[in-house]
Amino acid sequence: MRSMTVRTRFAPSPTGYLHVGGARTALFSWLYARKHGGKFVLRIEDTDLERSTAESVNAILEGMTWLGLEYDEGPFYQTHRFDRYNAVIDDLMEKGLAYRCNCSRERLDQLRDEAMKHKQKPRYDGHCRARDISPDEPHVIRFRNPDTGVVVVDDLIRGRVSFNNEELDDLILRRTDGSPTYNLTVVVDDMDMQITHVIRGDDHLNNTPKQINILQAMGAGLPKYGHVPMILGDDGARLSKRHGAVSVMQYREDGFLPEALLNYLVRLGWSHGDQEIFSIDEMIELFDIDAVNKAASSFNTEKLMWLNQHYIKEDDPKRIAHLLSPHMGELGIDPAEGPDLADVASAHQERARTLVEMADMGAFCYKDFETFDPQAAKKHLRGVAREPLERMRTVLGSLGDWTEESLHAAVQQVSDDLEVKMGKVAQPLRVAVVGRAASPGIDVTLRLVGKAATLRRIDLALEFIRQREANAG
RNA sequence: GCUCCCUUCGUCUAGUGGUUAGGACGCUGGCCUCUCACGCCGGUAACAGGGGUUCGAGUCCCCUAGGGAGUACCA
Repeated sequence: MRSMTVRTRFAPSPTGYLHVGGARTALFSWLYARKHGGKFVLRIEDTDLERSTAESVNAILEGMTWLGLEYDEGPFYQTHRFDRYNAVIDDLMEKGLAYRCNCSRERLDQLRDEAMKHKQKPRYDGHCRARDISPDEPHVIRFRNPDTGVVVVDDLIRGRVSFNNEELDDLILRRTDGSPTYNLTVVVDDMDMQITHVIRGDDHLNNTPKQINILQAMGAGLPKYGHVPMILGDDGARLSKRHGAVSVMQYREDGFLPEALLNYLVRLGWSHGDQEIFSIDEMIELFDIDAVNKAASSFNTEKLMWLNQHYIKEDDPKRIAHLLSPHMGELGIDPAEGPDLADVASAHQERARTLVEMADMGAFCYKDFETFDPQAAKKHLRGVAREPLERMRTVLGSLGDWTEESLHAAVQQVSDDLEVKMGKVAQPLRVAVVGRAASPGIDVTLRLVGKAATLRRIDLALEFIRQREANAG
């Protein structure tokens, strides 16, 4: 057992996109396998034919790929394994550990109502246990759950949790239509795939004793379980679309880096002292399933933003440029028609929290803005700005060498000549050239915009001031 | 209803009987500064409530409250 290699799995049902909660569960499972030199298996639990779709499978695979949670085996599809499930059910039947049941919906409903009325847990009464129902008439197959005793789950995260068998139901293993149910398929798969550590959402904690009983009936060994708590929205309510992005892929669209999301997710419900920043290697080295919190945690986009900015800041400008390019495209910009995108990215790395913000901030390097930001224009494109701008226009017009050094010197020179602080010259110039009051250093800004566009935009700004004064006058 | 689980600053968390209850995000004061950021220095804010156990409890036990999950021929 000790020498057995660790095998974990992620087993989503393909009924939607990969959401952050699932992603975190997958991450923990993946980290555990990586940390222990084990295998990470991907299994698609698609036995719900009604709700499972191929699009969802693709969405999940896409999300995992983006996050870099590569799997070693799979994806295995449960719909391909019905023969195997049926063989197991038949075997359980032969051993008398399962039985046919043809109780009607009505009877079951009645049973349930009755139990509720008496403040009891609704539970199948075993009516068909002793009846001999013909295989030819419509029926389901139920598991013969032990009547007494307790099932103890030594959960890696929750600690010891015990359930009385009296609380447990004779659950359905095979439906009337012949298809196997969830609790049976998971157990068979975990056994067949030799999963050693079942790390999953804590909505499955209540299923665990039932699954353990089935596993024992099959004579299989038990994996270790770790039930990770769920993720809530900022308001403490269950995470849903109204909280903003819940789909992993939405975060890519919103300009987040996968490593930022991963770092955020690993710190949600887990920590290693005071450390906030974890590279993938550090996560693998330091992650410990025992240290995962028991309580649900709320998703906080502000902190994710901070991490995202951190990674944007740290990353190679070339990679940022590569990732930024599609976001530029969203703004109708072709980065090939202008300064090197890595250069633009580099200038904005300390300013943008997301790639979407960066694209917005850097757009001025590629195209003329439509209008001046009203606030910025009101404050900086006034009569007093005319002279500084005219002088800048003259100095820059004759500047042969368009470098940060010469540009900085030019602004400095005009400021000195006018005997004003640099801001009195740089700010109007900035608004003239980028349309708003914030941008990288004025020297960098001018260099990126280029001489022709700079001069053109200064003229536009001077015209703006003239018109404004005419209107006011 | 019943079973199971959870509960430290607004949020993520540290803390394993003795701490001025620490860090991070956010918010905020200041420094830096051509703007915005970055960076740096400082501030703000928490043990759900009540009983025990103990010389001593955020840490152990019980109760209450509040939250969550399950209770399907969904997964």
